[in-house]
Amino acid sequence: MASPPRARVRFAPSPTGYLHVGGARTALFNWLFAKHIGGDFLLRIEDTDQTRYDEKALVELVADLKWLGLNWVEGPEVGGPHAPYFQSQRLPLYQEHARKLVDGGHAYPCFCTTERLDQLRETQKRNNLPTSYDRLCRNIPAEAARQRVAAGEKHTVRLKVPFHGDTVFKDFLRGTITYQNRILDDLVLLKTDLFPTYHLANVVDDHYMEITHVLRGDEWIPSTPRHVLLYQAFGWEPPTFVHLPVILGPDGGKLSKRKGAASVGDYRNLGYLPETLINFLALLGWNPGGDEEYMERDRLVEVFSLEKINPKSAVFDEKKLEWLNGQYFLRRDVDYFFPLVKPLWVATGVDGNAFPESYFRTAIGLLKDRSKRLPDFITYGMYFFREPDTYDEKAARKYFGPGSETLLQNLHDSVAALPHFQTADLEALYKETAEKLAVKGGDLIHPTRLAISGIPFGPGLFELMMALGKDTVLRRLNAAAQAVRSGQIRTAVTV
RNA sequence: GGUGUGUUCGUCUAGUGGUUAGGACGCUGCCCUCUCACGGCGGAAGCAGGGGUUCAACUCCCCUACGCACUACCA
Repeated sequence: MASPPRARVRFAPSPTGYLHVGGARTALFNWLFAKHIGGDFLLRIEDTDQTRYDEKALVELVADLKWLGLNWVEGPEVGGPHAPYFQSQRLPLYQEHARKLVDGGHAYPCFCTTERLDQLRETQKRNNLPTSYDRLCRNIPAEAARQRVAAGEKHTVRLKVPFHGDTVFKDFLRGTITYQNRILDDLVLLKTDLFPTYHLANVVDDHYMEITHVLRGDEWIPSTPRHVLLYQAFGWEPPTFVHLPVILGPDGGKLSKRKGAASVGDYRNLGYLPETLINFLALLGWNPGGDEEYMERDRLVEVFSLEKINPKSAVFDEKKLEWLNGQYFLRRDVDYFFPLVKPLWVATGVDGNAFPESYFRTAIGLLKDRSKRLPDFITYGMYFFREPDTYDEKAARKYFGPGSETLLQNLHDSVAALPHFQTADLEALYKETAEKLAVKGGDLIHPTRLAISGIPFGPGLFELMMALGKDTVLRRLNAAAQAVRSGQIRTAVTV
């Protein structure tokens, strides 16, 4: 028995917009499958729509895939034995194949205008009839058609779909799917502008690029019988089809920018890590069969399998994504975060040179375990670089009430008098003071935290004081005492 | 309208004829604790409905309902 051919899969996006998470998931499954079985993952750009083509979308698409770490062995930038990988650069190939089909009697030129087609469709719709091309030009004698084409008359090329019988194919996840040929119409293969439609280009390329498994969105299921018919007309063996379920928004509808985030870029901007997105997307419609959820890239590659893909569409749950991101924050170290987070602070106005690198690192170390997204470092960590100009409203009401002025002043004085500004000494000081005043430690700790950070939560107080340094702590304690004294406490609601 | 596809807690899912239907997010009670996170121990919450098949159905079959997709010279 001959050994099966090397598995080859591809992600074939159309550069007409941003990379949607659904598209990213499709790319991911292709990539995981290839990596898992030691096959090839290629990237092919399906830029056959002249009107919707968007250069910027293409650049972003490639950047997003790279950011996710979904590297391809053949495709744009890396080339390969089947180059070019842009369909717009392969036009002669499609035209030649369209001609071949016409010559072989599998396709025919169609001279119908868009207007006629629109009108036809409208009439059919109005009469509650299925919309489909009425095959008018299929009746034109071959010779007459050839002459009109030769004369330069504008036309498309349509596939001759059989009038009777069924077209059957197997979807890897759903089993046998049957379509009656009579409900399939004669699809356009080559457009008036001589560009191929998706159907032609896709089938031709998948064949010549030796694609063995087509993993794509399940919106392609209804087109698959037409593709199968095309494979048959060419006398080619179709690949294995694996139609992936769609990803839905929280409302069960399409995931859209209007309702929040939808693209890979959106989630990157929200402060999610690429590994989080990879892990999360992998779990949307697939699982290893057990309870494992936190899986690094290598682990996913190791356990991924087509069989465990769930054909049911899944809702994108951002809450769970956030939780997962937090799990990654817990496990990644300061070195990992430093280059990601420092620029964020700098972008908000922090002078990157005014603080030593070690200070940034200390702040990151103190903040990362309680953060869930990158912007949390800003939201809950600005006080490392700036005096708190406001105090959390609720906390201020609780800790900066009448009489707290004396307490803050006492705290300031005793910290100032401390011979060694060390975590242990600070802790001992607060314990002593609490006993002396006959109050709980928290009654001292919370006002202090609020005074030095402006917010009622964050790292352990003594570590935080150490990180900020004695001068800063004293200055802020003093400022808070003054604010209380003057009755001018500026507050803000912390998000 | 036609065609196709899907349906286990709110959400992601495990489950392949006999289970107290398991886990995770979220919600929630308690614990840990200087706060917030983290973590630990609990709790509420589910097999869309109806027919079959079978000694036995979440699991197999049929029907209905509902969701989604396609129905372009877009992909």
